Amino acid sequence: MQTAIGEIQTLFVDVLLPVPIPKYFRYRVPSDMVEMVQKGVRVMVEFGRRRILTGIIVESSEFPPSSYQAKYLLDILEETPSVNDKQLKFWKWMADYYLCHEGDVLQAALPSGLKLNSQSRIQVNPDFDEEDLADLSDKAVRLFRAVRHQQSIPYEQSADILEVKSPYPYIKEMIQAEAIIIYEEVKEKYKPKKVSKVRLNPTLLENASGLEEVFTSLAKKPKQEDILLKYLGLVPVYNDPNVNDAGVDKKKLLEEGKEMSPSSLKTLVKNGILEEFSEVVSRFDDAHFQLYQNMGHDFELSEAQQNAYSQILESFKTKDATVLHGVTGSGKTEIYIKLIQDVIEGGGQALFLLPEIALSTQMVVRLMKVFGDQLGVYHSRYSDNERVEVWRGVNEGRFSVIVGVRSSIFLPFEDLSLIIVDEEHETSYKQHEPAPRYHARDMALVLGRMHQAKVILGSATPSVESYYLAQKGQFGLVSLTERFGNATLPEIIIADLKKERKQKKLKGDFSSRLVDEVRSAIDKEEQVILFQNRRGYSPFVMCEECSWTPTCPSCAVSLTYHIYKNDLRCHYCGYREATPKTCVSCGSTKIKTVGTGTQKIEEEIQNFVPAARVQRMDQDTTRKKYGYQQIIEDFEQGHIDILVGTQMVSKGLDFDNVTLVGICNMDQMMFFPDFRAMERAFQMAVQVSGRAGRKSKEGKVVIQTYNADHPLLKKIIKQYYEGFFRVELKERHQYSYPPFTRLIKVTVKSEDQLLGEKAALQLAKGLTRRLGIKRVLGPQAPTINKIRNKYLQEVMLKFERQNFDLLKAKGILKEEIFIIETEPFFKKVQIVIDVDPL
DNA sequence: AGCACGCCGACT
DNA sequence: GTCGGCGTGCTC
Repeated sequence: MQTAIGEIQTLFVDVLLPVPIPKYFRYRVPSDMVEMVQKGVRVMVEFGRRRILTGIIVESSEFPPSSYQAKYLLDILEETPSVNDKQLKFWKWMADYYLCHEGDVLQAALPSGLKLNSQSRIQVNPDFDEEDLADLSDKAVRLFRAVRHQQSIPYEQSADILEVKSPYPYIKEMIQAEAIIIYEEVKEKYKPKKVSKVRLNPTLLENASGLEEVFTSLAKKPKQEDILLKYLGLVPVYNDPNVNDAGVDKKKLLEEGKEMSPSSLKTLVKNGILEEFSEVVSRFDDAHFQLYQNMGHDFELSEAQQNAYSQILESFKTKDATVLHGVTGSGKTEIYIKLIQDVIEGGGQALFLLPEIALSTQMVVRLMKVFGDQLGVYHSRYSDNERVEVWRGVNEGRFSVIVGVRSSIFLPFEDLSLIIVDEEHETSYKQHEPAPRYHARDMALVLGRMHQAKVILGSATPSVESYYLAQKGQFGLVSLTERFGNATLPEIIIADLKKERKQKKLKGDFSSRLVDEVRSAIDKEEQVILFQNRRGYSPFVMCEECSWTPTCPSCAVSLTYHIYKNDLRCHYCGYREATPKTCVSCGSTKIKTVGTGTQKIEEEIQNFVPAARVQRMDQDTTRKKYGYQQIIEDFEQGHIDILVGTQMVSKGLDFDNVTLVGICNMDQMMFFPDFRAMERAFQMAVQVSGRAGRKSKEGKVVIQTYNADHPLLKKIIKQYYEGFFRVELKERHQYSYPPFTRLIKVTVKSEDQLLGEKAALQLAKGLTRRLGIKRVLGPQAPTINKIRNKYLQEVMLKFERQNFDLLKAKGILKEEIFIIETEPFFKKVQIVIDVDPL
């Protein structure tokens, strides 16, 4: 970017702000900041009357805007850009592709620690003559006194003081009377981590006798002497006076080994013998982390792994992306590590994407051992400060490898050579709310292209989309069919619920087969995982007399019964109410639970195997910050015998002692009303089975179903991905679903049901007229047609994958939506676009 | 998206 | 009369 040349006095910059408005904002650069103007640098600006935001400079110009008066930048926040050109280009591309605003992307991309947080505060105007208070309203006087008393107060507090909902009118009155001043307090949210350190006062080292004199003076002060001696032990200044500068950790000096007296240390500092100072340290540089440094660098690839590795390198020669299809337990991780090591040796950067859940497990520890402090971990469970440090670390080139969740695609990579998307089929790579509704796997491919990096899509059960492209030759394809070591694939048993029901062998939600297997595993002191893809106790309750069922007041769903708080909850909006004792409709007291969730499975299995220690793992038990971690740890250490859980239990848990996995209700997955149901069911079953029998012990998987002869089950038994894929692809082709088409889902939301329907209908009509009838489906109300008091209508667009101008179609979509949005009659409807919905 | 402004109903 | 509701429009 050009900076001021010669006599250019005024410079303007276009700033990208994290707001959903499709434009840049042009600000004027104060003359003393002109030198600091650079593309990608964060700036602080006033936006509107009161808001202060962080933005990114995307362009500079010597021309003032013609139609408005540009405001001055308030500040330029850094000398080196936080955001690089590749990111800006990538973000722009994403906004275009997902039909959202660049500001939405920025909002998602920047960790909030890099966004400023401004808070309005009120203080009294020192020039105000208090005699003029007589002219103000009673409330204004009250506020004035309160503010004067406390120096300054946060803006929001004024409402409490005045005991009104909207304080603005009074504040406005007072500003006009010049009684108060409003100012914005901006705090940089990122706080570097500091440690307190101690060192000798350097003047004592200037001459040889300095220290001796000190010891003489401390002859009768043993506690202080002890501290000094310990210091000299830790920091050998006699050998090399220069080591004194770095000093020693205060905590270490006081607490490690023999404990020292903090007050004596204080005295030493007071007397100028020691000095205290603080140092900024990395959050990732603590002892815990160092433990892993440079450990376990070497491992050998098995022959199969070596083979796959070579094939990947071969495929990289001609393809940008390669699907690595490796059965569960085949040891894909070692191959990834090898590939990353290659990249590091070549001086490049690597990004390793994992689904959120897999990231909180052993994988990270594993990678830490290999890559030590070259590895940055970008996790949503980490604090914001930590995320800022990773961002900066990538920016400064301190990390050559990043493991992270989907949002790590936004990090300031300069030169990526490799991107790995592990568990590529995972649906959690897609962000649903809010915009940008992006798919991290797809964006990894785009990012890879921009960096000319190679991309690996790894999975035991690749998504139909990816595998299709691999088969077509657009991606490379490498398969690993052997399980690592001697591990064999688990034996898969179909428990036929229909048959057992006839034979009256069913026990609640359990087949006798599954119960027997669980008992036998527990007898052998082995561990069990039970999978039930629904949380709560039962998805609804019902009056036995009249069939009345409590539903959510804001959503079109029944309320789920939760046993331990004995309440009913809506899983869509969080609404809760006590479980009614009598039927609201007929007054009967016979209210029964219907259907099964994790809590009920937990209860039932506990009854069947009373001695077993059962733990449930779902959103309800893992919400607490370390809930998930804690359960995993307990399970790993054998404090839990049976783990009952949702999706969560299917991912990345590798425990040698788990020999049995039960899928409680396979039908629920297979017959879910969605064209991806079979794919999900297959993936789910294979992934869950992968948890059984890892090393020497043989594993078993029991799948309970009322449709024991369903063809999908046969494929699952043989872990026959190819077979599943062929059948599925045929179906997709027949009904023109992805990967043969691209979908865009447009959802129209409105509190007024009829208005929403009208808007959706008009939108669909406009689209049909311009895109053709076969590309527009709906409008149609989704199965759950009301969430949070908003009625929903969906219009689905279906586009050919080939010989179709997608860009043009998206343009048309934007235009048609614009028409609805600007139509005053539809003012109250809201339109959400989801490109490539899942 | 936020946030101010402005015009209407329901209360001390 | 005042308070607060919400509809409307703008943000460099």
